[in-house]
Amino acid sequence: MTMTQQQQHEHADVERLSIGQVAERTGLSVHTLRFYEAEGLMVDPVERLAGGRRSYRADDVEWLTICTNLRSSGMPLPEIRRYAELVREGAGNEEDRLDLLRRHREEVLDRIAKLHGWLEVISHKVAVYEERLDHGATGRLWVQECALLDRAIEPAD
Amino acid sequence: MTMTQQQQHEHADVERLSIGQVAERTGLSVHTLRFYEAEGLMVDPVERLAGGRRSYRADDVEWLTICTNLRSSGMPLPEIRRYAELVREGAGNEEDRLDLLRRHREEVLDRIAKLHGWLEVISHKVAVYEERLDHGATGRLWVQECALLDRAIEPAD
DNA sequence: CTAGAAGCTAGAGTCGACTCAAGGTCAAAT
DNA sequence: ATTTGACCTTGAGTCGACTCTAGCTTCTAG
Repeated sequence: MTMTQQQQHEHADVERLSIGQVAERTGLSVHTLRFYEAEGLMVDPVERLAGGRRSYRADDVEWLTICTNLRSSGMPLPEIRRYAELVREGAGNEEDRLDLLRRHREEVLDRIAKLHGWLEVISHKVAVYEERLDHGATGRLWVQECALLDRAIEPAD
Repeated sequence: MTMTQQQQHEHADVERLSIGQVAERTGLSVHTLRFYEAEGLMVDPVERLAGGRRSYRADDVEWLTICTNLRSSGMPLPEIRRYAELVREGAGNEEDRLDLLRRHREEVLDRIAKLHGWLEVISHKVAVYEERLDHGATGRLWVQECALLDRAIEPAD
């Protein structure tokens, strides 16, 4: 009975994944996975097989899913690293983690609000164009647009 | 009667602004103003005074305001350049401009939708933390979080 | 007339977040 | 035995959008 290296490590088959498999499952590239690890984004450095290859546990993949969630919603890597550090430290700092998450949520809300503002400006511009095109009055159009746009609601950047 | 160079250019005082003044009014740095011009973002290259200094007209400033609106709402420079080109070409391509604006509006709507999705995920996570902290059950919390998060709505990236 | 502020250009540097290249190792299959 | 393909590390390159530097010119105020 020759077990593959995948299996002979630790007690049988605790579902270890290679970097390639994790890449598939998370949608991150293998480059990015190595990069994230080097950046200290993992809660613990990924375990290795005999040959030095990374062997991801289910936990790692779940954590990476959290990371991509946070990244996609605009959290910068240093803040994710901070979060990872808190988790690494273990129980006792849940308030801090909650804080971090709440602050991030505020940021997302903020960005949504700003985008809504810009959306209005743009929609207004689109509306102006549509109206003018319907009326066939196209000459020197853009100068008028400018004036209109300036008068439009301008969300604070 | 010695006029300043600012005024003697063309017929008297048609409100010409220096790059510094435009920077003040638009919130862009002088560097950025020169950079935008070099990138072809202006409808026409900015006029110059005798000494080679830029002399912005009201139009230019209005256009720059449009640019900052578009930038803030996430339009990349190449697309703004494209828009500038259309305007530069003059009347006749209003449909194209409208198209571009409409597409941009869609993108903004899209980004808002995605952010709403991420917001839900994060809010859920925050809620879980809050509940757990209330109940004082903090051990091995983050692993549970992972599971919860994975089950949460995951907007397509 | 001169000092200092503000402009000018060309080109280099920065930052965040990857992304890729070179050169080597390791393991399963032919 | 060797080929293939996935992995490894280190370090460099890319991209977008600025941002700054160096060295020079040009106004404007005293």
